[in-house]
Amino acid sequence: MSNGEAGVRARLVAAGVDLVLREGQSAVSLREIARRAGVSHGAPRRYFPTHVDLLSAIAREGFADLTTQVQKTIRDVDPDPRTQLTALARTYLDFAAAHRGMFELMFRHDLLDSGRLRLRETSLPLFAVLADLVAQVRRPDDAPASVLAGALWANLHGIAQLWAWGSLPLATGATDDDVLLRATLDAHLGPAPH
Amino acid sequence: MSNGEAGVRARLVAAGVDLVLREGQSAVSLREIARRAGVSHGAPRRYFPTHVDLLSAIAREGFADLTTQVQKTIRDVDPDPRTQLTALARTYLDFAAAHRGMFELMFRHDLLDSGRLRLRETSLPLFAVLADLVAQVRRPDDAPASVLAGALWANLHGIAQLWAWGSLPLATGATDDDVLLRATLDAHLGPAPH
DNA sequence: GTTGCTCATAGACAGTGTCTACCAGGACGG
DNA sequence: CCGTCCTGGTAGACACTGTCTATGAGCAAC
Repeated sequence: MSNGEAGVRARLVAAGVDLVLREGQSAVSLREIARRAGVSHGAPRRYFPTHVDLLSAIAREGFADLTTQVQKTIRDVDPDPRTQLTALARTYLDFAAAHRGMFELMFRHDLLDSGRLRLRETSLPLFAVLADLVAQVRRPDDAPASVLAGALWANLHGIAQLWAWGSLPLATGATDDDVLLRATLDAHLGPAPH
Repeated sequence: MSNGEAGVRARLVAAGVDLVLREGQSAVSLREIARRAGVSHGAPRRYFPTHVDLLSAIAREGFADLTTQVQKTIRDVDPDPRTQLTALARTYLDFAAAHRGMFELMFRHDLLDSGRLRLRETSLPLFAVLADLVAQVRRPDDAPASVLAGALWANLHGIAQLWAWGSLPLATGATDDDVLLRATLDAHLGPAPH
């Protein structure tokens, strides 16, 4: 529980995060993490009964990182909710592009979950930020706020995923994802003011 | 080249498709496929130099299946493009839900691609159908057709993915994905007629 | 001092993808 | 008819994976 050497558990997660950021999702093997954390391959089991649990902890770190990035972005930008929503979306897309391996891991539900749904809880604060902004910009005859927020998130996520994969640029001939983002926001929230 | 016993290559792909449909993406190991196809574990190498190539062939089968399902649905429904677009979207979501393992595999670009982009070509016909319909329903002041189509696809894909994962229902409290789908189509194409 | 307990090590096991050596069997040329 | 290729499959090895189990070091408490 004390540290000074940072604790094996924390070192494992840190090594995993570092590894997935650097080498991608497929490199995050239990043994490699243990190696980089300087422990034996059996050590992680003490803290994470299975590989999935360790991966989940790493993905949680990713969600936390993304969430704070979003919050920071929103704080630093014009308080107009529509502007903030745009900034949130851009941050989401940038995160996916900059940390592709982590982003992949975060949504590889076949690798995570594992019964205990801690991960969903982890993604909720992020969604809450989005839902809050959506509630502010929603026009009276729009879809219910929760539906609107869900649709927006899905759209955002789809753009991030397909864009990172490279099939969206191929299919649409677009050279950046900003057009898609703008079109999406305009479609859901009405044309941007000014 | 002759058959009567269907050819090892075809048997491998068929076994792989069957396996991913039945047991999910993680079960599609090279050796298990070989086992089910009744050949040794080294045999696939003759036709697919690496595991990735075999997986790509399986995913291609998935894209082909989805494409024909979409085309069939469109043919069987009212010729109104908006109606057809809705049907296309529903088919996409239903496919993802019904064949989750295959759907996952189809978009696991880290497992596929492998330099030769055959897979992207494979997904193009499907996108072309969508793009064609979008071009028909597009209103003059909407985003360019290619952008609109890309945004719609991304949204569709995001819904399919997040829905299958279970985080969308959790976050939005929705009990089915139809509300999200309708909200999305309405947002991008204007409120549905009648 | 002996008993526990916490936590890490190390080895085994089955399974994986890839590589390599081998070989059955047919096609071909002489 | 015989030898030579070559195609297409087998079988074993290798390094690696995640999980399980037995072992042991170090320390707290009674």
